[in-house]
Amino acid sequence: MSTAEETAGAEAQPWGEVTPDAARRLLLAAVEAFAERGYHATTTRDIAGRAGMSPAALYIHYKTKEELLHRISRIGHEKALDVLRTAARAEGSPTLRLAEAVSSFVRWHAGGRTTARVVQYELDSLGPDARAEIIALRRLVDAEVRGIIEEGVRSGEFDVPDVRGTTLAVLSLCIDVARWFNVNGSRTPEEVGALYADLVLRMVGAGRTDTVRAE
Amino acid sequence: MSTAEETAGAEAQPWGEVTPDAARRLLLAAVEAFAERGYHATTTRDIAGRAGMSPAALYIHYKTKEELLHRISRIGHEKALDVLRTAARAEGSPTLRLAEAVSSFVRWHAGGRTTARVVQYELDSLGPDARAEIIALRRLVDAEVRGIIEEGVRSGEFDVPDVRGTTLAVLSLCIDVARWFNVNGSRTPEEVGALYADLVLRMVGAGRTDTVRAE
DNA sequence: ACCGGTCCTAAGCGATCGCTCACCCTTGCC
DNA sequence: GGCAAGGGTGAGCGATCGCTTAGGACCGGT
Repeated sequence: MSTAEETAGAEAQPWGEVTPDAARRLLLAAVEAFAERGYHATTTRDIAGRAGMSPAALYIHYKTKEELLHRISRIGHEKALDVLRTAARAEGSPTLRLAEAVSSFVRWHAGGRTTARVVQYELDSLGPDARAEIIALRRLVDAEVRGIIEEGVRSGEFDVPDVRGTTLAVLSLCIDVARWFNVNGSRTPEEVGALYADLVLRMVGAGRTDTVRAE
Repeated sequence: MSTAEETAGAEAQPWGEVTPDAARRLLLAAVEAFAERGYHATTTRDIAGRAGMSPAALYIHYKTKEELLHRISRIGHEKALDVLRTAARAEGSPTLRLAEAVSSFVRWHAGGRTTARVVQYELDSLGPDARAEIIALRRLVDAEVRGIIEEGVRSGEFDVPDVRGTTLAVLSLCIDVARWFNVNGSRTPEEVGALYADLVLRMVGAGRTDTVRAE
């Protein structure tokens, strides 16, 4: 390891899989810039500048500016899907698993708000092929949540008249956290995760027996 | 009246208050363009072209491109606030009024998705002064919803441990409709409004006596 | 010492951006 | 008819965009 840079906080150290060190620094700079100003308002000179390089350096590691967004979006979605699956496929009742899935998914969006913002809101700055690939990943996310809800309905724990619509609403609620969450605000990602898990359990009618809190 | 253009659908004919006819056509063109591509990716030439004018015509009615976004955002927020207040301040129990408030607010975001998208997601393309003005309007929206929930808690109809957090979640849920709603999709704005009203009533614990559907 | 490969920079190309300027056409008022 | 005012256009200015090109610094292997 060359540079021992670790950003404190909930963002952990993602992008570890991006192999050339300079390429990772550029990608990290792009995430910050895209999250702050949006994809179209970000210049390649700004990205390179944040990474401490000349504008031309970007094109050694990435073919176009859009490829940067594509890679960020794909890695980010895979990460989010992984977080969700870990919770969704654990042991336990649908109630427990749904609570943990929502809680961890929300924590990911709140804690890694910088990344999540780019991943969730810059989708249609991508070209058709890249967008199609990302949409496929999103369908997997949707299927994961819908699976838990369907199971809960079958087991009688949940009371959900419209499974598809409720799944949509649950995911919408979680994703929108990336829009409003403020790092300097009064709530921690953990608090929001716990609150949202409780709200979602109410939405699926799981509070009739006993409300299980994910701690 | 000169041009009898009316767009069919739920968008009605807003922007009626924009007085010079050419200015309204330009503004309508800007809404479409901003919603499709985002503010920064939209060129002034594109806006003028959609309105059937030359690029220079834009600057007769608006000082800058940002002024267009500012006006769209302010008028849109006022409209959304008006829709919400009409439902929130009607007669009836907090349960009924919350259901109608959510339902109509969602219908506005789904039916007028083009406008809502610009209004809700291009906020930070505005300068500091304009953004501050819009944020003030948002606080009024928040206060309106929080008022109903607080009233429901006082009357015993609702069971809400975290009023501020739940208010945030309810509004987040409604606003995010503008992101995912698809006009060609299988759900109408009315259906989504009814579904969301039901989900929100569950979130505030209003389903214990009887579930009132807004029809 | 010489090499090929990797990583990077300075300079700049063509295109396009937001916006301006000089000028024209129509309209209403006297 | 005269004429100011408002609404419009064609051309283009300076700036900046994404991206390319030519070339240099550093590296380990032989």
